[in-house]
Order: sequence, then structure tokens, then C-alpha cells
Amino acid sequence: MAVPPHHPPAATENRLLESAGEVFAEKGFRAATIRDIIRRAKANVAAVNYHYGDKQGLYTAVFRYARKCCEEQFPVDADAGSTPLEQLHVFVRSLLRRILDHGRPAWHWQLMAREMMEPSAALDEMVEQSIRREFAIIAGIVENITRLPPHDPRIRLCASSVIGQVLFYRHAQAVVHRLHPEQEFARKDLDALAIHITDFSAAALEAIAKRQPAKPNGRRRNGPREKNA
Amino acid sequence: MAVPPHHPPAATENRLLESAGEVFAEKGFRAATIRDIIRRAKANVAAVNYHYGDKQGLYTAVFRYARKCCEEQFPVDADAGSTPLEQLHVFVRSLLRRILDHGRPAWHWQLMAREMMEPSAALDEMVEQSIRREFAIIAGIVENITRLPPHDPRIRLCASSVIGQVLFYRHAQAVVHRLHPEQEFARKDLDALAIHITDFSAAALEAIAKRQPAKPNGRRRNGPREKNA
Amino acid sequence: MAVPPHHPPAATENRLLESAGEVFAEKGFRAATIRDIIRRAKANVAAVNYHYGDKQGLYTAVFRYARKCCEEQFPVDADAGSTPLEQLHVFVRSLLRRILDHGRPAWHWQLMAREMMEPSAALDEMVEQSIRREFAIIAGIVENITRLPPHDPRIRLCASSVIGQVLFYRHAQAVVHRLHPEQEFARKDLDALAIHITDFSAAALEAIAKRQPAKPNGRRRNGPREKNA
Amino acid sequence: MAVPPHHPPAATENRLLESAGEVFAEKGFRAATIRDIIRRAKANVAAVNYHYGDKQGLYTAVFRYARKCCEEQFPVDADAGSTPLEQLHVFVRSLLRRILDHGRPAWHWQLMAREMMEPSAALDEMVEQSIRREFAIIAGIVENITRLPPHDPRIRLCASSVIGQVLFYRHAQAVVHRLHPEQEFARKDLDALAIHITDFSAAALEAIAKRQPAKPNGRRRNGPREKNA
DNA sequence: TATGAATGAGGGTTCATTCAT
DNA sequence: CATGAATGAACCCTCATTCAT
Repeated sequence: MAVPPHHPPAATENRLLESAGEVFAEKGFRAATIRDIIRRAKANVAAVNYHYGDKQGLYTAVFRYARKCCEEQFPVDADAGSTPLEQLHVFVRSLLRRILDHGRPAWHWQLMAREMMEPSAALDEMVEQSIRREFAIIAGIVENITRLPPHDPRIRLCASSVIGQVLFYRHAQAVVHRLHPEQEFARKDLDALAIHITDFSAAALEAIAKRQPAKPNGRRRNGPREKNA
Repeated sequence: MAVPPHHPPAATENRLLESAGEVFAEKGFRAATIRDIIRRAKANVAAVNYHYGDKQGLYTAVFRYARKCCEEQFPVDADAGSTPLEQLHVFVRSLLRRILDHGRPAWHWQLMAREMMEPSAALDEMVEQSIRREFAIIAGIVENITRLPPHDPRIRLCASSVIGQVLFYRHAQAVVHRLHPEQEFARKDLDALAIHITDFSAAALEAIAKRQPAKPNGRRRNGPREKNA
Repeated sequence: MAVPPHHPPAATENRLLESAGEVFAEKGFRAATIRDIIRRAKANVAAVNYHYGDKQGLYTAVFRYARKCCEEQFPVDADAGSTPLEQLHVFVRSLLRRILDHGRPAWHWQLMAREMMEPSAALDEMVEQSIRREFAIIAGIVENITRLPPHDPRIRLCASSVIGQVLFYRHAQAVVHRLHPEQEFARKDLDALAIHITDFSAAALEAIAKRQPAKPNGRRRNGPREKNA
Repeated sequence: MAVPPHHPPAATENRLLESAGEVFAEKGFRAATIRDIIRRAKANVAAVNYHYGDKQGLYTAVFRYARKCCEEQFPVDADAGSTPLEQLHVFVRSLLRRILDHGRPAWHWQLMAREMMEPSAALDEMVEQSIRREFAIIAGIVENITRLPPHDPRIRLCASSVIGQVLFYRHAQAVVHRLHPEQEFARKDLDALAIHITDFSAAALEAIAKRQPAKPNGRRRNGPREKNA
């Protein structure tokens, strides 16, 4: 007979994590109730405290679990795409799919969005363990396209501009639904969105690139005079 | 002489709205407790119920109050700036200041961000009463720059791209702080940010314009709406 | 010019008493809220405390008001009816109408019923000021019919039997409605009920009367042997 | 040997039911406070919510508990007593004891009285589950004594007259105490009362019987219902 | 005299957590 | 290991009452 697997009833823990992820994402940490979670997981009310100490412990466990799942499902392939522009496209499309596609775990990025708004210790871990790396990737792509010097602060700004365009559809999804009900978020719609964001960003970045080689002689705009031009 | 006002007109109500705004923005609707709010407002537990019916009533009142303040403080001047590019800059800078500058009420956009993530009836009102109008403004600016036909869906996408870049600093502020602690958000930093976003977006929009079949000087939506129809 | 009436704004007090009577009768003392009362009376929230000290004060005032109204509307005519049996009929019918007829003040006996179940100081006053007199009347009638000696305890029992049959339709009205939905309580139904109760009681009382003159030789029943007769 | 029961089976629940019964009977549903109940039951505030959902749930549970107790303590023996008159006596005495004797649960009929005055869903259940059956019993007895045809409405009136005499001492107990302080309610006093009410009612019913067109010995509804239809 | 804003005690309910089994 | 009954703190809300006007 084969040795029984390490933790036969780890099944309970997994169900707990899945349920907790869904509920936390749906309702937020405070509004989520343990009883809601254990009901979905068909577990006992004491199971949470038994396995994770308390509600907070379950929450952080959920985050680790989510990151693990996410990494397995979307391995970071920094060099997908042959040209920088293609890399940009792949990056944008991948991010867009991850945060909006109804794939598993669907609740991961909803949790992230919540954490961004109301950070807890979980966010620190998230930033260090994955976000920083992701940001470096897009920064690298931006650097390649713009040919800006490696530590030019504009790289950071441009990377933020790219990411901001993408995250908009997660953070402001409710507003988009209300303003433009015709906008859907099926796979093909996401890919169309990715193309737009890529084009938009590419044009901007290439404009910067064009100003680059010639060295900063380009007249920088100071902004319009405040009132009467 | 007029009779002195019955009470310092609704002093308690105003204190309540201010405190509630802060607490709701900080903790969210659920997590915010009435006791916290009335403690800050130096009011009584029952005051909320008396003036606003219940917690929910206070919440919507806070939103209306915030919108009123916001409109007084930042009157919509759709046509500030002489050229479309300047209009773009004014719009971006103004939005950035509103959502990040610590003007009064400082908590307004934090509340908005929460509503976007977890919409309630308050968001519907907000969309209809102000967001839709704001979006129309930036869409108009985009239309002028790109010379796209009025209802081209790309206008909506581009407008979203612009707004997304701005909102990023509100919604993902916590992440930005952690990734780039050197980024500050004083007035001058915001203005620098506005310049970047404007430049980035302008380049992208002008690239689109260039691809357009130079439908020559279509009437620029520029001057004030004709007064007397 | 005639002197203005004693209390011109006694109108407010009257509206207050009327409203309070209705609400107290409907919901009971505890469940009735001052705000409910003043809303119906179109009065101010402080009016109750101003005029009657507190809720309890209003309650007792309502009772006095109710008794006054009742006495005006149904003056006690102990000697209505020429024969004792007719007196019995008049008494029963009158009581039945008072407690069930939808006349003004409709809520008086509902209040009484509540007080009987959960006595307060108001009941003491009510007993001394009217119930005792009413009971003496029916006791007198019973005495006349049965020819029992004036202080025979059976008089009290019989009077209670008569009254019990009548009150049943007020106190157990809800049950009657459920058990016998066909039973209605319009004026004519009440009068039919009165005839039944009178007949029923008269037969019982006359049976006692018959046993009377012959002196207590009638075998008194001890009740059935407990199990096997 | 069986495992020892997990807990003293629902000891808390029973204490809760008993305390709740007392408090509800004393103060009524609205005025009764959960905190009062749990204090008497030496239980926790949340126990009520845990076991019964909410206050209302506890209330209906109390009613079911009371009925169960009552049925165990006073099993319905419709045919106790050999003659109809003896049956009448047994019925009256039994009802009187149940509603006034301080048997367990002492508060049951006080609750019932409250429900009759201010009905809730609990009354419906009570009517269907026990009152209707009880009323059928007394109606059957009345039918046997009066020899009225089975569905004669007078049967219902007479049964109501009997029950009304009994319930009077429950519903108007407070008035009786004030009017006739000498009336006591010990076991022997109740039995004396029962004799009076039986005699009073018997005389009335026999008078009706005498008026009946001697429809001779119609089958007396006496023996047990035939077993096998 | 009459008003309505303000108060504070206390109500029902919810919830994370613990503990004996 | 796992359970479910039990706990107590804290929440939102209601209400009679008061006070300055």
C-alpha cells in the first residue's frame, strides 16, 4: 500500500482557502464573516481558528495561496515577444487578462485591488514578492523602447502610465459599466483593449524615443499660463 | 434686523458630515462605526439617526455634501485653455490635484475610489451627477486632438487611457509609496506628474491624429456654447 | 363679546388624548411610541411632556378621558327594564355593545382589556370608579332573579358567570375569529349574542331560584369520582 | 454502553425556554428583554441568537415547548366521566386548573391570554394544534346535554358560554382580585369554582334540552371513536 | 406657550473566538 | 484532529426625555 499522502485532510484547508478567497474578495476583510467562509467550505466554525489562528491569519494565508496559484498559472516570461513593442503587447495583454479574465483564481486581483485601497501587511508582502518584479519588467520594456538611460525617472512615469491604463479597468470597472454599458469584458474584448493600450502607449513611448538621441534640446512645455494665455 | 438664526444653522450636521466623510473614507462603510463618527463630531449617538435616519442616510448625505463642496471648489470650466493640448493639460492637472491634493474635503476621492471598487447606490448618483459630465469633457478634448469622428469608439478608449493614468496614483497610491518612496505628492510633484501624463497622452493622441484621413478643419469644439439658442 | 373659552388650545390636548387612546389601545403602553402619538395628533414631540409630564402621565390622562367619554355616552341606568329578566337582558346587551361595538371611543375597552391582563395604577382607579359599580348592578339583578340572600357568595359567582360570557368575546376575540370565522360582530350579531347569553344565564339563575325557597336540601354534587365512576 | 451524551442534552436550551416563558408571560413580547431572559437562564446574550435565531424564534419555541409540556401534563381524555354532565364537570375543572393552578409551566396560559389579546403567528399555531380540538370537546359535551342537532349554531354559543365563564378568571383575574379579595385560587377554591360553573352551565343547557322536540335517544357521542373504520 | 434639535440609556443582533468533548 | 455549543464585546438603532430658543 502506498504511503498515505502527506496531509490527507489538507483538502479541508484547500477548500477553506478557496472559499475565503472568494468571500474576502467579494466583501472585504471586515464584511466577510467566518461563518460565510466555513459554510462555503463545508467546514466547522472552529476550523479557521484551528488551522490559521484567527481571521487575520486566514487572510494572509489566502494571499500566499493566491500568489502561489497565480505564479503557477501565469509564469513570468519576461522575454516573451521578440521586439520591445511585441513585449509591450504581451505584457499588457497578459496583465489585462489576469486582472479581468474570469479565470482561476478569479478573486486574486480583486483582493489586490482592495489591498491597494486599504493596505495591510499583506500588501507589503505582495509588493516585495511579485509586484516589484512585474514593475521591473514593464520598466525594462519601456527602457528598451524609449532608449532612456537606465535610471531616468521618466521610465518609472511611463511604466506607471502603461499600468495605470490597464488597472483602470479593474479599479473603475463599476464606473465603466455605468458609463459605457456596451463595453464587455470577454476574452476578445480584453484583447481588443490590450491592442488599444499597447498602441496608445507605443506611440507615446516612441515619441519620447524620437526626442532622445538628439539630447535634451526639445523645448519642454511648462504648462499653459494659469488664466489668460 | 432679522431674528438671529434659530441655531447656528446646522452646526452639528456639518460637523457630522465632515467627521463621517473622514471615517468613511478611512475605513469604508461597513468598518466605519457611528460611534467613531459622533466622537469626532462631538455629537451624540442618536444625532445620526435624528438627522439622517440611519447610517446609510448619513453616507449618502456625505456624498452629496462632498459633491457640493467639490463643485464649489473646482467649478467645471470645460473650455479652460486655448488649444486642445492646453485643455488636455488643464484637465489632467485639475483632476490630479482634485484626487490627490489635500484640499477640502480631503476624503472625497478616497470615498469615490471605495465606491468604484464596491459600488453602492451612491455611485450611481455620482456617475449621473458628475462623472458622466467629466468624462464627456475629456472625450471632447480627445476628439479635438485626434480628429476622430464624434462617436468613434476609440475616443472612449483614449479618454479612458488618460483618466487611467491619473487615477492610478489614487487607486494604487499604496503600491506607489512602497515601490517608489521617492515619489512625493506635494503640489509641485502633482504638477510634474500632470506634465508627464499630458505629454504621454498628447503624443499618443497626435499619433492617432496623424493616421486620420486629414478630414480638415472640422469645426473645433472650442468656444463657449452659444448662449441663446 | 363672550369671554373666550377657558382653554382655546385645549384642542391640542384633546387631539393628543384621542391619538394616545388609539395608539395605546392598538399597541399597548410599551410598544406605543410618543412619536406615533404626536404624529397622529399633529403635535410637537415635546407637547406630551409639556402637558402631561411624561408618557405615564399621558396614559393615566387617557384613562380618565376615556371614562368620562364613556359615562357620557352610556349613562348607567341601573333600572332599565321592568322585570329582573329584562334588566338582565339590557345589562348584557349594553355591556356587549360597549366592549365590541365600533362606537366612540372604540379603544376604551381595548385599553381596559390590556389593563386587566397587565394591571397598572390605572386599573385601580378604573375598578373603584366604574367597574365596582357595574358589578354591583349585575349582582343586584342576579340577586333579584335568584332570590339568594343578599350576601350569599353564589351571587358573586353568578354575576361573574354572566360577565365572563360577555367578556369572552372581547378577550378571546382573536380565537373566535379563527375558530368561527362566520361569527360577525355587527350590531345585530351583538344583539343576537346578547339574547343567547341572557337566555343561558336566565335559565341558570332560575334553576338556582327554584332550589332556593325549599331551603338547602338539594343534594350538592361533589364532582365525579376521579377515575372510575 | 452508549457514549455519554455530548452535552447534558440542551440544558441551556431548556433553561432558556423556561426563563423566556416566565419573562414573556410577565411582560409580553415587546417589553420582555433578551437580557432579562438570559440573566435568569444564566446564559449568554448570544445564546438566544445561537439557538433560536432571534427573539421571535425564541418566542415561538417557547409556545411549542409550552404546548408540549401541557400535553404531557394534561393528556386530552375526551371521554373522561361517564355521563355528559360528569364530562362537563371534568372539562371545566380541568380547564380551570390548567389556566389558574400554578402547575408547570405556570406561565403557559398567561402567554395564551396575551396572544388572544394581541395575536401573532403563535396564536394561529396554537388554535390549530390544540384550541380547536379542545373546543370540539366541549362542543360535543354541550351537544350531548342539549340534544341539539350536530351543527346547530347554539352549540357553539353554549360552548363559548361555558368557556367564557372559565376564562374570565384568567383574563380578568386582576379585577377579581380587586373586587373580591376574599376569592382565592388554591386548588380547593378552583374546584369549588368548577362546581359552580358546572352547575350554572348544566342548568342552562338542560333548560335548552327541555325545549328541544324530544328527539329521543339519539346516539350519544360517548364511547371511544370506533377503532377501525 | 411651543418648538425641534440634542441626549443617553438600553434594545436586538452579529461576530470572532474559545472550550469541553 | 474536529466539532458545535457557548461567550462577551461591540454594532446599529430606537426611544423617552430635556433644553435653548
